[in-house]
This record gives sequence, structure tokens and C-alpha cells, in this order.
Amino acid sequence: MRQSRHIGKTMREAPKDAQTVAHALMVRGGYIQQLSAGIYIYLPLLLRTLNKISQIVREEMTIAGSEELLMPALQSRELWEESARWERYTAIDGIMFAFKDRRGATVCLGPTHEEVVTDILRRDTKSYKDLPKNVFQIQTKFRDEIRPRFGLMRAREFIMKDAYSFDLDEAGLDVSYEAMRKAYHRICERIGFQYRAVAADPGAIGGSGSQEFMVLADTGEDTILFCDACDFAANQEKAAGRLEEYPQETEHKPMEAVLGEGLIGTESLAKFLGIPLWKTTKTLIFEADDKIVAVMVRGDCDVNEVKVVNRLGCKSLKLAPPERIKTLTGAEVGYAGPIGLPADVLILADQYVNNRVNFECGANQTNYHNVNVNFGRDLGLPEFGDYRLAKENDGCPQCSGKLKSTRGIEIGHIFKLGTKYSQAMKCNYLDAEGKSKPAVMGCYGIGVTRIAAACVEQNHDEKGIIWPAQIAPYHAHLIALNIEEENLRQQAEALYTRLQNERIEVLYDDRPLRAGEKFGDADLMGIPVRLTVSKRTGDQVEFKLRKDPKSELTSVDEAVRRIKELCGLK
RNA sequence: CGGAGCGUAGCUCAGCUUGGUAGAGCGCCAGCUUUGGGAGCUGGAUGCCGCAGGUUCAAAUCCUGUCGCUCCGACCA
Repeated sequence: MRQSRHIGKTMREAPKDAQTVAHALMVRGGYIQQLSAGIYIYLPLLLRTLNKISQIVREEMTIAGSEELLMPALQSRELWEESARWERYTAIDGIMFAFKDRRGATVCLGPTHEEVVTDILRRDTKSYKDLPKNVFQIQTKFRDEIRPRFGLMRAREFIMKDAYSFDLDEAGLDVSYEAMRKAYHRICERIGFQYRAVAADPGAIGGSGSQEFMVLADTGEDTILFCDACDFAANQEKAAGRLEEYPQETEHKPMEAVLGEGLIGTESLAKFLGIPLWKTTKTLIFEADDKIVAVMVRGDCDVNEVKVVNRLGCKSLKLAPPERIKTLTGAEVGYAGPIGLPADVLILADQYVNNRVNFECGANQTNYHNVNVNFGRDLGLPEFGDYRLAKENDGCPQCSGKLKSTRGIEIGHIFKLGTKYSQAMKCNYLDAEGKSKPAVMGCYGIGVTRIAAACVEQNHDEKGIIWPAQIAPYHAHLIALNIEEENLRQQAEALYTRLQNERIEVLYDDRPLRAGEKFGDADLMGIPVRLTVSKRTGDQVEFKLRKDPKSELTSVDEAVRRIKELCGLK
């Protein structure tokens, strides 16, 4: 492609709404343009990269035994009512774009395709001989995100590969899931990501197990915890950390309420009372849908709201507003405790709240704190469970190692769905005994546009993008300097033709600009190989890798050979 | 949806407090010089100051409404 005819001008300054490096570089490099909130134009350079990412994904899915199809993005309401997700996705979460067609029928743009794919497979599946099946598609998805952000990272319209497996039973699902898991690892490896597969919370999609594929980046929206000694790795919202248990006193002292005026927060309280932080207790009052729930964690810990939601099965969970806390506990915010709460309030306590002798908790009276509290004597046993947010330096739940923390971008998520959708939508088969059984499903998503953004986030320097050759928009960037000199122009044109004949994808900068501008644009765009011809290069060519600061003169033949080797061309 | 902020030239932004009819840098166009890391000089074009009302002799500026965008939270590939 001639750059003089290329659409997508580079910009020297980033638009002010670009918050992350990847977003800014993609806008500046002429990869994307914003049309409205969370809606982006994929300019020619980006489209080439997206196609290459898609091709890698396609190849690996095919090798893993999945068959490609393409489902409609425009879907009808009926299927979503069959799976009982219509209400949740429209009225409750509002994540789905839904509107009426000219006849007044309600239609929607697919945020995901469990319904449609289950509908397809139930027509195709009659006998146990029809399974297993696995299909995938690469398609534009629509999600009315509450807060789109960071350019392609969280957009309202984006490209996703989604695959769905249908098996006879759990054992079959395990096999399908494992094949997808391996394929996801190969995809990440082929793109050259620094990444980790982590245990994840399945969230609203449901199911028995899931893993996220996280590209490591400081700007990632997720925190992941991993063990420094074994292979344990999990999303922070899923992880269970191990805490040190402290030796306890043997004597149960009498409980008393201590005046500690204005002491909000366990740290200042522990200091004031002269007790270790772990003896204090945080009691948080939540509104779970329309019920009130109290959650206790040790004073040195925080509540993991995802775990609480999973325990309660509620739709929404948020901290109760101050007025509600006041009427409930009779105290200002900051003095809530488990003793004396109304009987209908469910009290959940993290397991590490237990096994403490003479601990502290709020007294439900402004400025007062109960000390020397003991379960069984001063209050009944609450429901214990794991409700604490794991964090860095916790003990590993699998071994004696310690957890480390890092940020990640979730580019893929694989789920064991089970029979949630097949049961609701009657995707059944007859087994060898003639008994009807629901297919056991898995679903596997990977964000194609998000991979592009994550890749830029992980591969750039102060000058611009540094694409790995596998997904770069072009293999080579041919820079012609002094192009107003006819003989040099002809030389550059000849080289351009030669490269094209060699099936090398080349962007040819034929613009009559100064060297600085052309090199600056090349660095910004990030094409892996830069070839320069000028009056200095004679019948040779300057060969430079984007990731490498040094350049050298080589013959054209040698340059072609190197490019083909780097890009895996024959 | 709750909280915060921003809409002025293609991009980044100044001007608004204290109303007087539009500015800078970069980019763009022309010419000359320059020519391997975003060069210099000269000349030039570009704005429904987001939109709609209101106040006023007069509104980019004050008021009201509205639309759009961004950031912080819950959602997710």
C-alpha cells in the first residue's frame, strides 16, 4: 500500500480523552477513530491486524476441533425469554441493546450467543451419536456497557470469538474444556503475550468452573494473585488466601463497651485500644436486593463482595446508606457490630473472624466499641465462610508459598456452563437406554479487538507501537527518502514492486516528506521491519527492526530473506 | 444509575471571573530556502465558540434547558 493513498493520518498529539498508552497510540498512529462513546472505526491498519488475530484464533480453534459458523447479531426476544435471561439483560442490567422492528416486535443485538447456538444445536441433536459438537464464530458483539473506556479495551461494539461445546456428560465437557484451554494457551503464545491463565469467578453466565486468560499490564482492570512457589493463580475476586493464625489467650475476659470517640476505622481503633489489628473486626452492612446483610471480616481484611453475592445469589449488593445503618444499628456509621442487630438480619462472617479469643467489634452505639468479645458467650455463631478479599502476601491456598499480585487485561474467558441453557431450552438427546438428557455445555470467549489493544499495551516504547510480526498490519515499512529525485524514486518503486512480488506485505512511504517525519510515523505505526532507501544507500537498503535501535545496510536479497524469516513466509 | 468535569479552527488549548462581536501552537495551502530524526522565512485559508431558549443596546462570556463526550464506582471479551 502506498502511504500517499493510505487512510489514517498520524497525529503528533494524542486526543485528550485517550487515557491509556494503547488508546493514545492507536489514535495517533491512525488505527482507530472514535465515532461515539465506546464505538470505534477500525481504520485500515487496525483491520489488517484484527484479521491476523482472527486468523490465528481461527486456526487454533479449528485444530482444537471447533467448526466455524456465523450466527446473526440481530436476535429475537423469544429465545432470551426461553433461557430466562431477557429480564436480566434488558430491564435489570441493561447490557443488551433492544428495540422494536417496524412490526412492533422486540429484537435485540446479541451481546453473547448461548441462546442462538443452543437453538441451533437442539435442532441438530437427537441422539447421543450426535454429540460432542463444538462451534465457534468471530463476530461483532454489542454490549451497552455502563462505562465504556480505554478505547478498544471496553467498547460497546467489539469483535469477539465465541465458541460453544456440547457434550454428553461432565466427562465429555472436561475433554472439550481442556481442548479449548490448550488452544487459548497456543493463541497467547503465538501472539507472544506475557500472560497468565487464572481461576475466575463465573459470574452471571453461571456454571461450575472458569478460567480467565490475563495479559499482564499495569493498566489492566483486574488484579490477579499468583503463588511464588507453585502454579496457583487466580483473579483476586475469586482467590482464597491463607492467613496466619495468631496464638490466642486462654482466659476469656469479661466483655465491656469502651468509649472511643470518633474512632472510625480499625487501624486507629487498634492503636487506641492497644490491641493488635487482627483482634478488631469490621462489620459492614449491605443491602442485598431488598434484604439487609451484615458481613464480618477481621480488622486487617476487606470484604470480597463477589463472594458475598455468590453466597446470597442476589442481583445487587451495595453498602447500605448511612440513614439505613443508623435506623438499623442505632449508631452512626463506623460502630456497627454483630451484637444486638435485628433478628432478621443475616450475619455472614469470614472464617478468620472465628478462632479468636477476646476480640473487638462495634457496639452498635455511637463512639462505643465492644472488647473481649467471644463467640458462644456474648453472641451466637454467625454463618462462617470465605468472604474475605485475598491480597498480596497472603499464604497460597495450595502450598506454603506466598501470593504475589499483578494487574491483568482479561482477553479470554472459558467456562464450564453445564446444563443451564440446554435444560432451559430443551437441547436434549436420547442416550443408549432411550432416556432424554440435556447436553452439557461449555462456552469460550476471546476478545479480538481487546487482544489488539492489550498487545499495544504490552508492546510499545516512547515513540510508538512495536507490533509482533505475527499480527502486525504489514510485514515491512518501506521508506523512500529524497523521493523527488527521479532515479531514487524509481529505485524505491522497483523495490516496492519486488517486495510485493515476494508476497511481503509492505507499506510504502512514497510521500515527499522530510526524513524525520517519515521515521517518526514509522516508529509510531510500529511495523516490525523498516527498509529505507535514499541517496546514501546506493544499490543496497537500510534494514532496521522496530524493536531494535540499530540499523544496517544489506543487499535487497538479504533484506527479503530476513523479512521472510521473521514473518514466517516461504 | 450515583459522583466529578469538559464541549471554542483538523489536533492540543487560551479567552469566560469583570459581556463590547475570535486567538495561540501544531497541522493545512502557496512560494523560496532546507533535505537521514517532525527545519526556516514570507504570505494565506479555516470557526453557527455543541444545540435551543432567556437576560441585555450588546453574549464564547451571565441564566435555564438540552445533547454529546470524558473521568471515579458496579458490569465484562
